[in-house]
Amino acid sequence: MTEKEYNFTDIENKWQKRWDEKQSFAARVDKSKEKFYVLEMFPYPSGRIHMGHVRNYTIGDIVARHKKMKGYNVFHPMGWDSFGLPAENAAIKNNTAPFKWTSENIDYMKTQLKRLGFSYDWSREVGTYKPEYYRWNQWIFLKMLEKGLAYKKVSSVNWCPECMTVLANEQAENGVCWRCDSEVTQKELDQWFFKITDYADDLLAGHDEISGTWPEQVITMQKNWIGRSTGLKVNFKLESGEDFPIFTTRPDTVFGVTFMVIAPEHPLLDRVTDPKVKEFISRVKTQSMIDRTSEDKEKEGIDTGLKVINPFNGEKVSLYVGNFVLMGYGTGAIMAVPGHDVRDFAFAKKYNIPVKIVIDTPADPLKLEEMTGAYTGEGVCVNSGEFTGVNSSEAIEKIAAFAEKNGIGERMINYRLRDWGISRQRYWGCPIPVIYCDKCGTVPVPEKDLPVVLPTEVDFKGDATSPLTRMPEFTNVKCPACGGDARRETDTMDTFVDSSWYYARYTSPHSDKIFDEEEVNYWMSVDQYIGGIEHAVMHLLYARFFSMVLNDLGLLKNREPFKKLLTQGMVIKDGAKMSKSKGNVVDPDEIIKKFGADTVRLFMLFASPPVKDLDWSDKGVEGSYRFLSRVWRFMQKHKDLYLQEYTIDPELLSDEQKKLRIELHRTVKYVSHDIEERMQYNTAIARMMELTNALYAIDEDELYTDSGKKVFSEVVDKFIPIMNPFVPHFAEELWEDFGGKTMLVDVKWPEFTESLTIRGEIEIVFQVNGKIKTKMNVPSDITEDDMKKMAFEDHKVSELVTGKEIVKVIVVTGKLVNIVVK
RNA sequence: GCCGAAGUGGUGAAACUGGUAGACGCACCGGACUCAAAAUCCGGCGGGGGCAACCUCAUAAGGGUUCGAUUCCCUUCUUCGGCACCA
Repeated sequence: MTEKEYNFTDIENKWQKRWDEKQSFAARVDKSKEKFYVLEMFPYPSGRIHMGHVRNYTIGDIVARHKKMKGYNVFHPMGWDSFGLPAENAAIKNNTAPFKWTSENIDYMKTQLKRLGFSYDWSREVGTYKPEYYRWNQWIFLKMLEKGLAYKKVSSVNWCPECMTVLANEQAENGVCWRCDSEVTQKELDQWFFKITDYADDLLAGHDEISGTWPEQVITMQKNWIGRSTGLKVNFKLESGEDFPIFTTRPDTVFGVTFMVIAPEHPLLDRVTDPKVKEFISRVKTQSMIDRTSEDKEKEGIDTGLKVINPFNGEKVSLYVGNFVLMGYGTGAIMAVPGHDVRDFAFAKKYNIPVKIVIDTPADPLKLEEMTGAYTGEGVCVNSGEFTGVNSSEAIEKIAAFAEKNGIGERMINYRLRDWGISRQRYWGCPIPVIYCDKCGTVPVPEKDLPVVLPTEVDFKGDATSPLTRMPEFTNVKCPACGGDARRETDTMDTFVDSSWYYARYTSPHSDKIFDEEEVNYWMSVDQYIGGIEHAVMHLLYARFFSMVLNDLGLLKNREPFKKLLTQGMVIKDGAKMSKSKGNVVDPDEIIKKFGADTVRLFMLFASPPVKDLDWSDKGVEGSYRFLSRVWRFMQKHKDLYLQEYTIDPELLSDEQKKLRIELHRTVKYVSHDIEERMQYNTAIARMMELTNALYAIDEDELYTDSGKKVFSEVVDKFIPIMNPFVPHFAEELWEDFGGKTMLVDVKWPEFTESLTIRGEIEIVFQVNGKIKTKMNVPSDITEDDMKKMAFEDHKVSELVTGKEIVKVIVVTGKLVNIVVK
């Protein structure tokens, strides 16, 4: 008999076609079943799938296929984050339309994903560049505008004077334009913002809900990013009597203020006439933000000549302009306490400003003349009026209370988080649905006029400015309010807007409402989200923000969109992340062609656990292929032994058959456990390899007896289904070869019998003073007393123990006996 | 600078709740099959010592807790990631 070859290309094509025909992964609302929503971060259609995608989506596919076998109603959609800069760059370079470029990329990448056998419900596909998707971006924008969550304000952006365009931060690295190398400046532009800061406390509170199911690392990064700090707003006064409020987290040092510093952008500075000061301000302002905030940037400042009065002690101090003070945080001005703040100390030394000690350590008093740096620790307040003698940590509270009582300050919470600027002076994005009318001002596009369609026939003229600005047919409109001539907003939205709610649109991608209620309420929230750690703050924070806004609008039931999050590691080769610039990219297509999709999937899961980085290894891929071939050959060789119907009588099994059966049940147990509890697929695969080794180790004659055939049949019935989530085409083909009537995708996950997972004999160790002296095989049902007895009977142990005082004996059942002697 | 994660054979890694360190794979070495090679199958594989049964050292380094530590605690070093004038 000739054995059937493992012809992976044919097998994979066959099953992909069959799943497609049978719509095996089409998700339908079924309230009698528990749903499970598995989602992987959707890709940007850059042209080709890379190994990072393969890894991400393979992990997702394991979860989806396994949950399906466990009886869940699984929802597993895929789509395209298809607006963004690369399409425009390609357009400028090759003079192709971004729409065409993007559509072609999607077509190709979709065939790649299909070739990998992922279990997506393609009927749920979304593409953010399609009007039927982005009209709801615009709709949400209008809702947010209504609620005051979208607003317009002037803010500064990176600007290239040569290219006459705005640059993203990553395009203005080192303060130089990426295209023309000219120096990037800051430009004030009127831009749209989302008020994410209104949700800062909500976003923080939500962390409690997802803590334990999200990586702590991600939660910590988000907390730092939001940067909530509590402190006191102190109302200093200018000589003129005007209020001059500042924010501080160290009210306990307020008596030590010896100068104040104000941001160069602060409006108060308009009244300064001193040319030296004006020159300083304009110089700092032309520095890019990157430049101003870069590493080791020296703190610079200049005395404005203005004086500020400290409301606590009436002292009059100088007001400086400083390049390090940010207009966007707090009040744009700070009080400076050089005695107890590192940065203030350096500034004071540089400009010969006095230093004052207001917190001291009585055991080792500070000496002003000897101080080489600020003392930032705790201590006792000195030179602090009625607070002198109070412990500094208590003084924070007491001074805040005093300030509130006397109307010279109030407790305040500040956030590092800023409102989300969403305007992009770019073509390939979702148009912002507003119209500017000379008479009526800013007018929202009426809902009935949505979507504002982005023209796809465009001419880039080889430059980076948005073609929209040159298209009167787009910009010239009638004002929806007065009917007069008006012009359309030509800015588009940040693409992070698109990806902030796509997970919910998947539930009803073709609905003529934002969501179909039945679908969205059944499927949301996402039970398991999988993606790269690089999205820890931006995407994952924006998506949570949108989910909360949509919840407040009554459109989503839950506030948190992603119940569980897995952040997978990078794919590494030769010690670096796979990337075009490093030239260490491995093309998935080539590997699929050479070894098949199942081998690629298997290797992706076997080489390391999902959360860790994965080292690409050509030899490792071969190893994965070898394992599949081994299983294939064994199964094909013994195919005729398989019985459709059988009942195993344990009494009739030989010892070898019993052992094999135990290995089988152990494999089912541990593979289930690794998938369900640990999401650690490398060890699950290792278990399956061990079972395969056991199959090869058993004497073939053992399989050819009556009971041998039954044990073999049980191996087939359990082993092939547990391989299914990992190598679905491979498993389906074998299953069919063994006469499986239903496709494996519809087969239940195998059960195991706990009593059959216990090996007859186990190895225990005897220790003396914690050191292993003897190892011994014993029956697995051995009692503690017997273990103890055997330990003392062991000649080696007794040699070391006799004549000595036995301090104690520790017995761990089934593991070890440790005798402690003196 | 601050915060966080990690450091285990030649190598990717495993050890789940403090209980036999190195499962499983790769590489390498040896054997079988073959005219030969590939493929495949079998065996070996942390270091040092011993003919040997065995002894001994070993999870970045040092210390601690414990009968027992890769696992918990402290210090140091290294690597990676995040934040970085946030008042």
